[in-house]
Amino acid sequence: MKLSTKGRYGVLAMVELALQYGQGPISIKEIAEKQSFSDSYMEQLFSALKRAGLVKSIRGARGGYILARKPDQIIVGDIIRSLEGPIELAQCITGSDCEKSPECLTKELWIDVMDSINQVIDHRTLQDLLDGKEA
Amino acid sequence: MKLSTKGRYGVLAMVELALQYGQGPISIKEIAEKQSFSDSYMEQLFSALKRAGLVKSIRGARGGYILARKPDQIIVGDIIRSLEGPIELAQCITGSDCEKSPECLTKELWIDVMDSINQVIDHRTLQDLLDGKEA
DNA sequence: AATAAATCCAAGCGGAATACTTGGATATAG
DNA sequence: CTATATCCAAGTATTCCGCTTGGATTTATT
Repeated sequence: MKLSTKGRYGVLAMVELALQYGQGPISIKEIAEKQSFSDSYMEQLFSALKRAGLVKSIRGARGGYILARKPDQIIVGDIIRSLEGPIELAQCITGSDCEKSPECLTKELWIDVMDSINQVIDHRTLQDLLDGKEA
Repeated sequence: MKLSTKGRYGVLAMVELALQYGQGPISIKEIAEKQSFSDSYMEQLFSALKRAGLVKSIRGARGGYILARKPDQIIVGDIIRSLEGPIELAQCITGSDCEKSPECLTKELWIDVMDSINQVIDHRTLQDLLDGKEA
């Protein structure tokens, strides 16, 4: 079980924005260079982050992105879900026909796993990451 | 973030074995039919489960698979990891070059998520699933 | 006004991984 | 000796991931 690059790159990119919070917009190019990501790929991630209301964009020359709120107001879980989609280990959880069997004995398990993941990522803000703080 | 079919099918198949524990071997065909899985695909999963020491096989006619131990002695986490590989959300965790940046501020996060997943799946046995018991 | 630097947007595309199939060889109950 | 099973190694089709391409639009700077 692995997270896609979207989630990993996304959180790292947001950390970069957090590190320079209050110092004006940062361009995708800057972030991509610092982390050696593809900048055209990063564009797509920021598009999703913007749609989720986590960043604001400033267009034109000298433009770039800034965090939509202070780093301690941005939940890591929101970043991850906006890029990866919901944490859903099996369609079990939302779907009606639980893995084709009505009396599915594993549903509870997947829900518990999902809850525990959300528990971790929803109790941590960007500021916490900067501080190296445990939840 | 999603589990592959291996993990999901695998746990369900093991639940089937647990439900009929002590009543002799069950063939792949039986399980595959009950859950409407492909039986040739299931073969591969059971091969991995056997390698992990979670099931025993009886070859030949009237053969099949049985749990290697009592249902309360089989950890769900072992089933999942034997099929999915280790729960490693980013190479961060084991790899040396943490996402290309030495001072990676996200490493702790991924480790905490991983730990919380393992916490859930390692504190639950097949018997717990049968009982519908929370961990 | 012109230019350069940036976001925006939609589509395409190659490679890898997933989910599954195929074709056998071997073992064993009846 | 035959049917039923596990065993095993490839092959394959499809999907998804990670990334590229080709623009259009916006805006600071000169």
